[in-house]
Amino acid sequence: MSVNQARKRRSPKGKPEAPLTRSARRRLREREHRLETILGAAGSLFAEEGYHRTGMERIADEAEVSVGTVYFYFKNKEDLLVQLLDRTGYELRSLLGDAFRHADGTLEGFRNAGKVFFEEFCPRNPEKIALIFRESAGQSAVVEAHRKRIFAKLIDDLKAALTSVEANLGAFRSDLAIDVMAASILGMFERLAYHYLIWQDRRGDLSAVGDDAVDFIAGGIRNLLQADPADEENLSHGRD
Amino acid sequence: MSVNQARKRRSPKGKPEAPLTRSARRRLREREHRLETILGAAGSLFAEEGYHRTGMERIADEAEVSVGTVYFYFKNKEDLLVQLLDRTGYELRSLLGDAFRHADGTLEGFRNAGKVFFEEFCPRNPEKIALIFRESAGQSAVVEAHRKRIFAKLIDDLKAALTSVEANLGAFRSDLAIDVMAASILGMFERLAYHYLIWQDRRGDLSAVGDDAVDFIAGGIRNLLQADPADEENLSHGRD
Amino acid sequence: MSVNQARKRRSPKGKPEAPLTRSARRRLREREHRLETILGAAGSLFAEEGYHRTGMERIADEAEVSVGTVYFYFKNKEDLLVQLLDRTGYELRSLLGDAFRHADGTLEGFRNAGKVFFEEFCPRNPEKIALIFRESAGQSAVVEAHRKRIFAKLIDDLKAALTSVEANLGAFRSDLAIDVMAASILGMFERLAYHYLIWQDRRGDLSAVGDDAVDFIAGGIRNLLQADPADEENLSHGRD
Amino acid sequence: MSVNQARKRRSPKGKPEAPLTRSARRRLREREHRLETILGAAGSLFAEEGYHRTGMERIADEAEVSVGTVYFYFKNKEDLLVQLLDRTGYELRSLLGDAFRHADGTLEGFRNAGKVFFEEFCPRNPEKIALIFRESAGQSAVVEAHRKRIFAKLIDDLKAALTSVEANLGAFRSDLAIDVMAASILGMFERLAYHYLIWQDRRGDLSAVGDDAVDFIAGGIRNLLQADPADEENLSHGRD
DNA sequence: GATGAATGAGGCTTCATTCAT
DNA sequence: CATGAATGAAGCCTCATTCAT
Repeated sequence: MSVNQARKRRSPKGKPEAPLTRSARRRLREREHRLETILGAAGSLFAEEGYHRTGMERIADEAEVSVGTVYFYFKNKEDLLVQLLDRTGYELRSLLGDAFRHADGTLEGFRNAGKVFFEEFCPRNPEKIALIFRESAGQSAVVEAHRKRIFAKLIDDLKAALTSVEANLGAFRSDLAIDVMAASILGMFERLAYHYLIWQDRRGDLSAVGDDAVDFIAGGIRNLLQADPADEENLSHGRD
Repeated sequence: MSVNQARKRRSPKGKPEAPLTRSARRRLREREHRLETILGAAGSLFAEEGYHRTGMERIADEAEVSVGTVYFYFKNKEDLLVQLLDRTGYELRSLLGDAFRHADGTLEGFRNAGKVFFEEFCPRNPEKIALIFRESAGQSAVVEAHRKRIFAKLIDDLKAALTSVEANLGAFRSDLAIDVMAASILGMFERLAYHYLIWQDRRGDLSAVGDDAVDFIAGGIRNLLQADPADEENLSHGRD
Repeated sequence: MSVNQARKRRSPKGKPEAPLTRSARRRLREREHRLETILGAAGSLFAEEGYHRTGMERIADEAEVSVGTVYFYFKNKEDLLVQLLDRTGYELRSLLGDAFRHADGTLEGFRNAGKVFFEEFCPRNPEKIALIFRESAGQSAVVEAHRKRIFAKLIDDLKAALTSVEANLGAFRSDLAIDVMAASILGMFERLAYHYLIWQDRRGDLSAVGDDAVDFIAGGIRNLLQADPADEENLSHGRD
Repeated sequence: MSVNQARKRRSPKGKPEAPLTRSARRRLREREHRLETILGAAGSLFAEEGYHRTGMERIADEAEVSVGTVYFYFKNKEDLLVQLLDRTGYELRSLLGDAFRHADGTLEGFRNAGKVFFEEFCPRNPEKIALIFRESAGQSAVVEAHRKRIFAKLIDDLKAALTSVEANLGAFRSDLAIDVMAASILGMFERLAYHYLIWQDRRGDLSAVGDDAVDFIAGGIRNLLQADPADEENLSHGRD
């Protein structure tokens, strides 16, 4: 019975789940390992060659298994991409979540997030950047749906962080403003990572990029607080 | 002889262009019209169905010509995408260029740019948004090269605008900061447009989105000026 | 535009259908010819090797075209089988229809039908027998639906013939009886053809087989007339 | 060692079978039970989904065993079908054999056969009807061979019954006639069962269908006796 | 210039079967 | 005996591209 059929660990006779034997545990471990191997191979290839130009056979080769095995673990090629995507999304959320965790109310959270994203995540996972910001774009309805959900979640997290900032710095201009800031920050991260990592390989600059980005964000956020009129006109119109 | 080749035929010897007969002019006009029709059909289909899921036959059908004709006007499918991409890039640059034109030194230029992008370009050309920000991503080396060049140009324009701002507001922290701001702004526009136009059809909110985005940008920019120490610590570190 | 998309002879600008030019006519003829060739190749192979064991490549080879061409004329493999099936069904109906045409009211119609089926159709088209009575069985819902429809039509024809017989020989026992006779006759033809043509190649005996079959049928039919009690008990219960 | 091979192990040396221990007997019983379960699962699935569309894994699932186990009991997928087929054939022969047993010389045997087939076998075993008359058609040389043998046996039985009828009703026209009648009857049963059970679910009508079929058969048989000239010309030739 | 039938390499996926545990 | 993960050949189909008319 294949793993991807979501009917794992069937117990035919309704037997109470026996505690796993040693060999069963090992088998489980090996399965997990194989799944990772395949996913890893697919991820690398998708990032390097592009999703469409990567054939299933190639993936199987790279993972040192047969095509059939790939299909034993994954429903189809799309499933491979979706799982890769979901994992990356999850990873990103955890990362940013941690960054925001102990900084509630402060803009420090954004600083942390920028730091961890540009200084750690990006240089370590360029292929995940390529995957989430390039290869997963416009592939199919299913992939797009996952992509949308991931981005929505990330935006939600950013919105939560922004909302908690309100306690410290005062209310924002409007709910939409929060929305806009969240999406903007995501867009910045996205384009900056892509720009300095994929298009130009300036890994070394990423730290500085992150710093500047974070300050840009800080300025932006502050500027969307329910500003007193005087400020407003100064800041945004810049003159009379 | 195909139009593509014909294009090359023109300049080499710098011959003085023979005056066109009336029928030649009409033919030229018709050719131009056909080219537009095909490009339009391709653009719509790429945006609606996705680049890969759109076959050449479908494009030909939509344009009411034969496949052969499509190949007469365009080298191949990729060429169709590239030309579409280039046009959109050009259009965007003109648009933003105009926005910045009479606002040198001021942040007003960014305000104009945001306005024109979110209030005019986006609602009128959702399929171009889809094309440049979705369909052209990760298709092939050639397409990616064009995409890169377009984005680079847009970033250059933004950098120029930022540089001219320095005269008014004082120098920026560093050259990299200008780079980062430019890419950030592009990323913001990109994600916001995609978010509010493609994923959620909130065309009506785009104007407000643009306003908030612009203010966010203004705040960001101001914050990356060579800030005097006092400010710096307040704004970005958020604590003493 | 592919033939199988049922959008034949599109006239883009709503032009009044121009009378066909000579070359257009020739092209149409050639298309028809090619279609026949492919269908013929498929039919032979299905009958000889079996539907499932026949690959599309093999069919293309046999028809001396490329796989793509097969798909240009037919939607998929199933379509090939369905069209073959429908044609055979149509042919059979015409044949039997003719046989019954000038024999209304008489059992002569059944005699003609048997003659033409066993003496002409069978020996000339063994592969069609194999196709309709063997290869088309249990292949897919779509195929089965066509098969059902064809058999239903044939049964309807037989029922019509039987009904017209009632004028001469008196009413049948019941409507169901007519149904049963029709299906029975079809079943006889089916099994006899299969038996003497496919399983045993006794083409030479088919004529005699047909004679006996026809007499069997005649006897059967007569026995399902609303028999007067005396007969009834003699014929069917055979005693008491 | 597989059951299939074990079966071959038995007779060669004619060793006196060692008396079985109790546990050996239980194992044998369980093995038999498992075999039945698998065969049952396969039968149902073949009838419902079709032979080709049923995968071995699905069969294993349904039988609540593993694929490996299926292969322990059966050589391959084809073997599953063949055994199912043979059993059904055997069952049918027994059934019809019984029906004919105590009716020698009379047409009563055919009446019994019809009754038992349409009233008992069909409504109780629709999936066996589907199997023998649909799924086993045109699958492979091996299956076809079994199918042929089964049909041949059934026809032989019918021929035997017909021959024994000759004692009562007089000689038939020819040996071929007997052949033809036998095949015809089989064909009738086949198509009628398929028609009223598979294509239309008119289980309730099967009894009446059987009655009419039987009378049809009776009439047919009588008509193929070495008819005296008078009858002959009226009934079947319908002309002088 | 325009047409559209023809091509065929290449892609994804299935599934009967095996075999180490 | 039973398991189920692994295999890989084979199948169907798509589609960008070409070229004779």
